[in-house]
Amino acid sequence: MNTAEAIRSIRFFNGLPDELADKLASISVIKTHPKDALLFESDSEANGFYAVLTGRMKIFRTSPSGKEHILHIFGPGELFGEVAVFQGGTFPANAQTLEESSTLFIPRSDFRAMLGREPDMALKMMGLLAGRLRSLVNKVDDLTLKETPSRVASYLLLLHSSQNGDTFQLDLPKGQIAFYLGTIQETLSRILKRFVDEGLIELRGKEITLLDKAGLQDLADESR
Amino acid sequence: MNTAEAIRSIRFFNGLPDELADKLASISVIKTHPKDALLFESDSEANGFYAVLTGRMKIFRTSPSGKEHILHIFGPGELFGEVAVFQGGTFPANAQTLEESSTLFIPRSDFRAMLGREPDMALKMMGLLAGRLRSLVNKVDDLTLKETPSRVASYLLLLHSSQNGDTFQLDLPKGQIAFYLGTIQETLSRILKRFVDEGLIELRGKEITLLDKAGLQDLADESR
DNA sequence: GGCAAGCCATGACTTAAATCAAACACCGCC
DNA sequence: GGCGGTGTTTGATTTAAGTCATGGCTTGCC
Repeated sequence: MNTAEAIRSIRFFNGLPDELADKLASISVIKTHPKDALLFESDSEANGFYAVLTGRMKIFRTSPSGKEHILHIFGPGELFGEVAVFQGGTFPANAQTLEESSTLFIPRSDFRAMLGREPDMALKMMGLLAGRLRSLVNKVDDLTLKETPSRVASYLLLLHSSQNGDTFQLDLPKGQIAFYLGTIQETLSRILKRFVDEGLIELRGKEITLLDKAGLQDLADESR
Repeated sequence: MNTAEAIRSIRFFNGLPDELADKLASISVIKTHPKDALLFESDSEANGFYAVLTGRMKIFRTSPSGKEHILHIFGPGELFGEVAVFQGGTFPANAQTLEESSTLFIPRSDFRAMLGREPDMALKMMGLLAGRLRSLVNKVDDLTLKETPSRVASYLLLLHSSQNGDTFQLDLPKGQIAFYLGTIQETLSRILKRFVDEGLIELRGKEITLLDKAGLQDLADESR
């Protein structure tokens, strides 16, 4: 894939006039990364932002003692690191590949200049940022107003909604799922066991079957 | 104050050409609200957004059982509810006055149209949204990676940084501060008492004196 | 085949913080 | 001045979830 094809493969750039797409393509760079590669760190200087071409990326924060909290997971076609383009000039969190991946890197200043000339793109970008805000508000809400089993149930239902059957594979190692849900491996393990005991799910390794979706939904809606 | 003066009193609109400022002024409306008035609720339809003229506003989420979590507190000159302008068409959280307040309401569609014609404003808006994202990322981080005393210490230091002496008044009832920090009154009360016992602060009602800022800073930096 | 590494499950224990309950302090107001 | 409401403190108790420690399972690899 060359950068022009890459730009065109990204949903966000749909509708961009050819001339501008080519301009962007000419200044952006395709990078490849092995599994577990760190693309950038919180507070490091940002000269641009990224789009995932292949693979997956996790955006996270860590505590000095090694605990981490995963804020987002992005797959092909999604942008990340764009906050730094508009404010502060540094990244607000860390980005690391979950598997071998490739990305498109787009320099900050040229992109800003383009937004200044393309009101539609600018509005799209505001929509993207607003959507991110919504998802973070929900996260804060979940973390403070819900218990862990409730978040686990939500997560399972979320996974389910992007599958076609009631049986599917967990998309991440359980330790990573725990970090995504704001908890730790052991706690997640115990909660999943409880779900099995209560007949809500079936579990064979990474394969999971939802047996009682209504029950899970009730749990997901519970709050303190 | 009329709407034209109101528009000009809002930092965000600095640099807006007179003609456009007047246009905005002609479509926006000044509203006044008693203390504890609910301006909008989570998921309610949004036809525009607000700027605080006088008073203060809290932006928060609640659980069915009545617990609340305060996401932001905004004072004069600050915008709120703007997320709904760009995405979804509903507000992501509730807004309620903390005291008697007045606001400027700006309709969604006209504002969007204006942004399409004013690239500088658009970039400013992206900066605003990006800043909000940063603050929420920090909140998530605090909530999952730090203990409550650490958040309390941070809050005291934050208040301190916007004052000139080491003695100042708490800006909110303690119950509200607790909700802002993602905890409850009783816990906050106990933590403040501990701080007093440890000689970190002095406390007389709503008046607080920081005695050991370095100690507070250490606490604030602590993490799990 | 067997060994090591990562991943996961489970048990025992600790702990931070929420809940429940009661009393107190302060303030405005009739 | 006393009364009521709101806000605050304090104590006793419970509970969710984290920590520590161990062992087992799987998977890949020499």
